[in-house]
Amino acid sequence: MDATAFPYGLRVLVVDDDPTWLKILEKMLRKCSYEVTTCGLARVALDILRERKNKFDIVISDVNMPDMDGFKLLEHIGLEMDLPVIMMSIDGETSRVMKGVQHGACDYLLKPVRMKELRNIWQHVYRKKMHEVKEIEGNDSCDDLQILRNSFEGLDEKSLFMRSDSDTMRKRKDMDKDHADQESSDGNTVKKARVVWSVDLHQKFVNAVNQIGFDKVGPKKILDLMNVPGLTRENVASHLQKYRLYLSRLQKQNEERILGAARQDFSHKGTSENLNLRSSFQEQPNIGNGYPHASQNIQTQTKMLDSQLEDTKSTLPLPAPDKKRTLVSDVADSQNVTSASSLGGVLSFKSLPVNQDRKPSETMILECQTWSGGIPSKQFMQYPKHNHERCDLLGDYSCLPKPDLEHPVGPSNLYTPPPLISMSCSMEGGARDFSDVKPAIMDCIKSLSPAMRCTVDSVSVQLSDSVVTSTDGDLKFSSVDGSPSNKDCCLDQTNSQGTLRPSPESSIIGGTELASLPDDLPNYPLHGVSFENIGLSSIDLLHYSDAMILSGLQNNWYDELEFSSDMMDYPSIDLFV
DNA sequence: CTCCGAATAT
DNA sequence: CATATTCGGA
Repeated sequence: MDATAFPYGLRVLVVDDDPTWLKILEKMLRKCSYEVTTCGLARVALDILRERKNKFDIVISDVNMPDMDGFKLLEHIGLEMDLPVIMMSIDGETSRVMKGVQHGACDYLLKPVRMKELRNIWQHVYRKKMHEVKEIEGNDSCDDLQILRNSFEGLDEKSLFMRSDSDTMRKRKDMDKDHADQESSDGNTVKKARVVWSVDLHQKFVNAVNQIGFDKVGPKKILDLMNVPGLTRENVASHLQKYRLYLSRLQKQNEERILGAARQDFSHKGTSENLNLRSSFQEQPNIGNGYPHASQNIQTQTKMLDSQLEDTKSTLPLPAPDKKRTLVSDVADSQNVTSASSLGGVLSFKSLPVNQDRKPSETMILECQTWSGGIPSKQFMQYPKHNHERCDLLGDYSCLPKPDLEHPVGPSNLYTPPPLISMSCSMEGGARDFSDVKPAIMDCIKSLSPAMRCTVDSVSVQLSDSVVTSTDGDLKFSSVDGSPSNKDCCLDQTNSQGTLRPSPESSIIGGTELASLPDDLPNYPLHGVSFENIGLSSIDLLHYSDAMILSGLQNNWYDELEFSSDMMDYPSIDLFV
């Protein structure tokens, strides 16, 4: 059998009354990428084994135990659970070794134990399994080895070695030339297998991060949540470092684009005929977490052309300056989107379905704040080599990986804090009424992601010159501030459902199920439009061109991979010019 | 003492 | 470059 391949996550129980040895052995075994449990007493070891039946693959026990003779333990184990047991002792007295083997030990190690020996212990498990299979099949012919091997692996791939996927099966470099493997138990000279952050592993990482909350993440917590055997805190810490670096780089990109967007926005200020709807995502101030990347800024600019305002309900094809945009707007039918960009932080719409009575000269500024704690609810780093080159435009990790079907991002095991978005609008001009504002808000939200299911719980509106009166029965504006130029209004319980795509997939996207959303969402000081099941948070919005978002392709992450390269063909003004 | 994370090493 | 290790500080 291939001695260079070793199982990742072999579950080893080490029993030794000497804590020093226990520690050393644990360290060495971990370096073999085994999953190690230590135990100082034979009795306790038995209890553990009984309690967690089938949770171990092999036992390594010292012969000399204070509470129970090592051989007795061996007997018990052999009798009760038939696990391979390796005995060890500090001396190599032949009679003892013999006794051990006679009692059923599959190996006898002398302290100090060598790394090489530990590296090979999995073969005992392997052999034992092979024998079992042989017995079952009543076939002991040797040329059936491959079959046996297959069935062995088939049976135990997951349970025994706990590989997260077949790629994760680590192979040791062929150093079995009998040289470097001579290190002994000091364990320091042995290089641990490098952790490869496969997409799968990274996915787990991201899930963990999202569960914990970005502001609260620590390597330890992530490690615990990931529950990947063999992975160390250091591994996670290192990866977290890279991840943060990546995010901050992203954010820098965003800021640059926002600057550009602001400039563009400014240039539009003169066009009084347009209704400007601009929404900017920013980090919730109260949850400032010290991570620069946690603060994202998206500005969504929505311009409504007078001509289209006349017929707001129509999905009239727009005078799209770019044919591709027409395509986009076709997909996102109700949006009337003419152009959009997210990386640039600016979504621009030439027209939006708005209320008929909208005054063309109004200017509304919508500001959204995310309350996901600044967490990208779904954030992937991905390796460009897996994708098309053009992904690089979005950075090295810009593409979404496939959802891991084996580890479905289900509501049960994953909770992504639903981003809460507070929107504050300031309107210049003749808005009198929340109904003036509401459609625009909803459109803004929808435009951010049609798949988003959002509820406008409340919106704080700043009106530049007039008190707003709500016409909707369930809408109520209350003037907070008498300042004529800056009225602060609050609107509660609007409950406008903006569900455009109530597809079940949308639950999966965000890794959050609508139903599973906690009712006890923290009451943020500012009421907000709550994006349930958003699945895309600000970074994502920045991240993936809205062409993508608006096309509704976000329902399929697989497509995303393709699309992320293709999306370059759907330029939006701010991003790709 | 543990844990974190920036700096540094490989 | 990606990951590991170190090391000082909280």
